[in-house]
Amino acid sequence: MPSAPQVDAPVPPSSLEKILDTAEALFARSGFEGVGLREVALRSGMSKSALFHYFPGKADLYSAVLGRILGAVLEGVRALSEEGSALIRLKGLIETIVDSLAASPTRGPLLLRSIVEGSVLDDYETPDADEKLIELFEIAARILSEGAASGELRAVPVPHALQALVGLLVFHFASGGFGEEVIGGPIYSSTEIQRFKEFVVPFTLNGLTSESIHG
Amino acid sequence: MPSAPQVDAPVPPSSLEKILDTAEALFARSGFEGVGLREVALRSGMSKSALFHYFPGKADLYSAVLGRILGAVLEGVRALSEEGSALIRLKGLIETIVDSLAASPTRGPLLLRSIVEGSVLDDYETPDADEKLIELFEIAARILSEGAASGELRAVPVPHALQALVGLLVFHFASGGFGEEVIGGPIYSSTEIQRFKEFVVPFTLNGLTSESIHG
DNA sequence: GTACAGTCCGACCGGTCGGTCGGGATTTTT
DNA sequence: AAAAATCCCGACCGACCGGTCGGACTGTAC
Repeated sequence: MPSAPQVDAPVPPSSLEKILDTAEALFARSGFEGVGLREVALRSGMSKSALFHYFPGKADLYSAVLGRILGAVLEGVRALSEEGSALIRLKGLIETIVDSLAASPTRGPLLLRSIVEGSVLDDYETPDADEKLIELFEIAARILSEGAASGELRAVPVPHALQALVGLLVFHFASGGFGEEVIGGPIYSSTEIQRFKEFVVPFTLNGLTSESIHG
Repeated sequence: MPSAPQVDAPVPPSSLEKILDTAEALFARSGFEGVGLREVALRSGMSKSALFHYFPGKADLYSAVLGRILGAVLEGVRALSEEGSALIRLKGLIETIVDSLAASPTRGPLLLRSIVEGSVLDDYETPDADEKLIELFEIAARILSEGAASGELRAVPVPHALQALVGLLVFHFASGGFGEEVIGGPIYSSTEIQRFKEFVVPFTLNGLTSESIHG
């Protein structure tokens, strides 16, 4: 009786991983308040009580999900080279973030929702997410301010440029059915992701460089 | 006994107006699922049952609120001159939309939420909103495609440019406490609104015009 | 053995949800 | 005056919410 798989068969996801995966999908679709722990438990193949064995409460589960996503994005951004011109680094930053968001259709929606639902969520603590978010912004801000200092970029207020980046990148992948109607096709197909990159990279770089007549 | 006000005293808002105002504020803060009709009724100064005298259900109330906001935005955009270069018209479009969104801190959040919560909301009908949204996009798309045809704008895919506009403009005014931390101050102050215009107009125009090295 | 920690469950709690119902006022129309 | 329409209310419904609790079933350590 072979009881254990010999070769590294696809490791059956642990209960905790299943919970996180399920919760990520549901929170992305329906937001914090729109998800019931009963549904998370059911789709994770366990009882609702079991969730409380892994997380003290709903908010902690949400925080863990959010932190996992931000960790994935941050991982890619951290790996970026710090060599080269600010323009090239900015292009790399954008493409890395796009790749991270495109890697799973739950990330963009969940990130955008966490921002928009902030007034509800900041009743709770989300330590898993906050530090990572801050580091992400620091990296991006450094690229922008160095580019401005070297003259490669226009002298625009860095905070507004950061805010614009979030609006451009996160919103696109969070726009769901709305975005698909605007674009006229799926957002997460590999061809569309490529098309989006080809639009958003020059759009952003031009927007932050060319000094022109437009006042 | 003077029973009626002689001069046009500030008209006490009708119950329906009070409901719409209250619901707009609450939906903007907490989204469709995050708002209870009990709170809407309480803050409107009436009982929950009374709401059902004006709206058959929660979704219809939401649709009316959404339609009122889109109507206000559309009103401004409709009044735009159709004369002049595409660049000037695009600048006017952006500034008009910014003014509309800045006119009330509930509009941006509610619009963005209605997009992100789409998967929840499209179980219902929102006829009050759909037509207006379509007309808005048609006007914007016309400006963009005419600008591309005349060579004033780069040849970018119009849908992506539209999507970018939404992401840039709506997200900024919907970002709430998150945006205020990024920007480092209030978003809806008149000086910040001016600053945002001064950033986003050249950013967008440059992004859609200059043909440059950035591939 | 048996003690113990990890994992998970069903039953249950107080409370809120959107929505319904019958009816009491008040005003307008006939 | 009578009828009809408008406006609004309290009481109630079934469903669902997040969270608690006691216990059952493992596997491992001693």
